[in-house]
Amino acid sequence: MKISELARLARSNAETIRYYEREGLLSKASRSESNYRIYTAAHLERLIFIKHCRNLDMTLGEIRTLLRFKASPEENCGEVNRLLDEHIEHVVRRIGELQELERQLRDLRECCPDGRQAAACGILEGLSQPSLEKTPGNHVPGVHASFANNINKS
Amino acid sequence: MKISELARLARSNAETIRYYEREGLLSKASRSESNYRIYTAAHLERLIFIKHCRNLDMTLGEIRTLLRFKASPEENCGEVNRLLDEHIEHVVRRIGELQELERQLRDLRECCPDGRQAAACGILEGLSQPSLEKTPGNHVPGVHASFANNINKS
DNA sequence: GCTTGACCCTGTAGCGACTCAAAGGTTTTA
DNA sequence: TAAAACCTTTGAGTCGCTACAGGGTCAAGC
Repeated sequence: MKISELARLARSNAETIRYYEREGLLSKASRSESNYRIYTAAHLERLIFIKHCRNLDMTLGEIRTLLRFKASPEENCGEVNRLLDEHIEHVVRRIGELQELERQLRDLRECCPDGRQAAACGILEGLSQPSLEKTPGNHVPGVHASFANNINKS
Repeated sequence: MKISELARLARSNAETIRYYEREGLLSKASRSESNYRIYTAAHLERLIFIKHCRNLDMTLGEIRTLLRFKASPEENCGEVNRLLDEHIEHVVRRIGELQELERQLRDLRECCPDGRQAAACGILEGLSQPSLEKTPGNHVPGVHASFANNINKS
């Protein structure tokens, strides 16, 4: 099959597939006479695997590690377990941080009843206060951005 | 004061401060004879404001909006309230998504007791299965990345 | 046979919010 | 006086794509 059919079947898109090839997550497809990429069922399977991992918010690096283990079935899968445990830990920590964040945002929102002038806005005032220290986590991003991409095309 | 003292006081760092200047969040500092940026208490205050907003995971765009309202105190702050309400909504949605994600990851982790060979690894098998559809949110990123930066330097 | 439109290719630039490094100038300290 | 510590600008790198420019290929309809 050609790239757009692969994309359709995996609910991905052609540009992402080419990107994964460049990044070495998908093996290079063979080419037709006219230099079109030609894919097999094995490619589809692997792309679906990658997609599942991305849906679980794994990085491409983590996915690469998992793919290595898929490729060497004689090895012990303890590393796979470890990777997943770590990943779960990141998610749990991030949830905690976001809950704390929500609390702070709601506190802040309480400061300002509607209809005031900005000069008297309790929110702006609250944000000027030197409190609100962030307890550091790691490897876990902010509130904005990543899903928007996944959504439209999948 | 010079840039590194400003950075120290705001628990930020020099490169970020120059970046904020480029992005128009901080007004341009005056310069010493030797072309060093010289900052005032007003700059510090504004930088702390920005840092608080970033700690609340607001985007630079959202912060720019808030700064505009700080700068025009006669306006009604309804927009500030709206911005914050939206931001809270993003955070709440992201928490829900991550909780679902945690559930899926724990399910997956259950699939594989330690010490198996990768060939029999239930996790790798689970990730190959065609389930796990992602319910789309928007404007809210993955589990990895953003805090790591904030941490080291602040 | 020709055009139109849908597909494919490569290469490059852009997103957000920084971070880092190079290559140089200045100031402080020993 | 020399080294260390600071400052400057510029440009590139991070992550996981997405989008575009500028071209080639292919099938259908006239």
